[in-house]
Amino acid sequence: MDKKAVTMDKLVALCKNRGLIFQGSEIYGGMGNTWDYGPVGVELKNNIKRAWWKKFVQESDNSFGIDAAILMNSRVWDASGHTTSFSDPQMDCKNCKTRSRADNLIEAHSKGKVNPDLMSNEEMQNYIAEHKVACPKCGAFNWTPIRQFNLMFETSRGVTDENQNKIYLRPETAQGEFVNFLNVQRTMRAKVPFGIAQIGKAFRNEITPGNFTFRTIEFEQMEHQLFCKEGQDHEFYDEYKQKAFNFLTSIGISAEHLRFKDHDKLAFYAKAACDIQYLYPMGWQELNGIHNRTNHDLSRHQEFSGKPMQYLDPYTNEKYIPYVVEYSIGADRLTLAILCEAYEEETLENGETRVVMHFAPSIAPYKVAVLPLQKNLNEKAMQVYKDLCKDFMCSYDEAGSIGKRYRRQDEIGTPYCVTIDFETLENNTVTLRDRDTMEQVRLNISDLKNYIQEKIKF
RNA sequence: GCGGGUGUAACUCAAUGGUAGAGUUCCAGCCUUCCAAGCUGGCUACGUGGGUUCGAUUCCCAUCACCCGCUCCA
Repeated sequence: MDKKAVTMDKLVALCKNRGLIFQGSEIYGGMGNTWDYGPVGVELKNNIKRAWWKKFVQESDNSFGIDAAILMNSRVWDASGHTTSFSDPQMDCKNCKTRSRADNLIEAHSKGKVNPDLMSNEEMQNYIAEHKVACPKCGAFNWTPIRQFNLMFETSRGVTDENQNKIYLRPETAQGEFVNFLNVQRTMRAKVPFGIAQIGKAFRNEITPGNFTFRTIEFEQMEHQLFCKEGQDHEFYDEYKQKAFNFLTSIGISAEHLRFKDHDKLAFYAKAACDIQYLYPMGWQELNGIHNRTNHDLSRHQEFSGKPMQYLDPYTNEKYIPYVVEYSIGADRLTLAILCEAYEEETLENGETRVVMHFAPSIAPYKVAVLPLQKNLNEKAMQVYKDLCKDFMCSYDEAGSIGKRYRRQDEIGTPYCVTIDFETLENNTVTLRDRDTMEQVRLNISDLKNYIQEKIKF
């Protein structure tokens, strides 16, 4: 059996053809960098999210889930630093049309002696004018003025006085966890160290390259913030690196396609940062991040809100602002990685090929398909379907040859196909065919549920 | 956002200044006892908006989307 490497083109085509992922707003010509999950895709993504939630909330005795609002008080973004630093000062070279970041130019020109982060746009512009900083590509000195490109989507609250009511779609979910730190701690009677988890959408107005759902302007994050005492942070940082890795392999990603990658350059708030990368068709790319954020976020919220963000240690009566170890993974990126990982084009003994999505049964969109061998078996097959669909996502297909129906299920990664034949009418047994091994077993209908249930456990 | 390219059906591809054909897919019927069989029939397209023209899918402009390169990327 032959395994061919997946390409993004093939994956996009399969996703479109089999109801996993469609281009956003397709009938209007599309909307760049947005994608809609279809009937099959939403099952897959939901299963992935459920698996994550189970691991990081349900099975964790000191973690709690929340679902915070996407729209937050603008002051949140002042405190987080996004209002000032989540935007890039950019200039275009009028000569060669390339774009450069003013801060990067200044940093390079001054060989790191000048810190552009402390400069206003005007100061940066003056610096570039004074020192005649040239375009790194063509050497010309012919810049447009600096334009600020803020990566946060803006909208407004209310119908009057827009400037007063400017608010943002959250560019990350993390602040929802931070601002609710004390609410969760108090209501859950949580003791540090404990975690807050959230799955939710975030929005970034980025200029994005393609690569399907890898980078989109609207995306879903799965995050876990672990609050701990200073000094424990290193230990938890290492622990969550390992937990994150183990989770990925547990839902079917091969360890050879994963690697740790420490950040060379740390963000201003971080003490340590590490990505787990996945080997996508376009190369190694970030799938999830672990950051030691210190007590930066809670301290900033204490400063900006004027509300204490301290934790009172009941054993030592010590008051302190906890450190945060953040574990963050993109639900869409993970779904994409799972799709890449599952894709297989098999060449069969008779020379034909079949495309199979080898999802782990626990996250497969549909768990089982019911296929009557002939149309005059439909009634019996429908009975079996009606029963199974109470427990699993179950598909029913009576159109076309049996082989064709197997292939349809292979393409959406349904782990089990149940075939109803004439023997079924006599003794209530069915053929159950395994997607991965292609092996068939004969089972009594009454044993079907337990058999499948056992196989699809998380 | 910049430069270049592309845009005909769900997919792959034709033809044409006088409104478009095919294969695959899909749907229906017949046939069919376990891996894309066969036969018959059917649905579906010139990205959008302007302009030129008697007439535009075709020529021109704009726009949108996609691809390649740059840029951007907590």
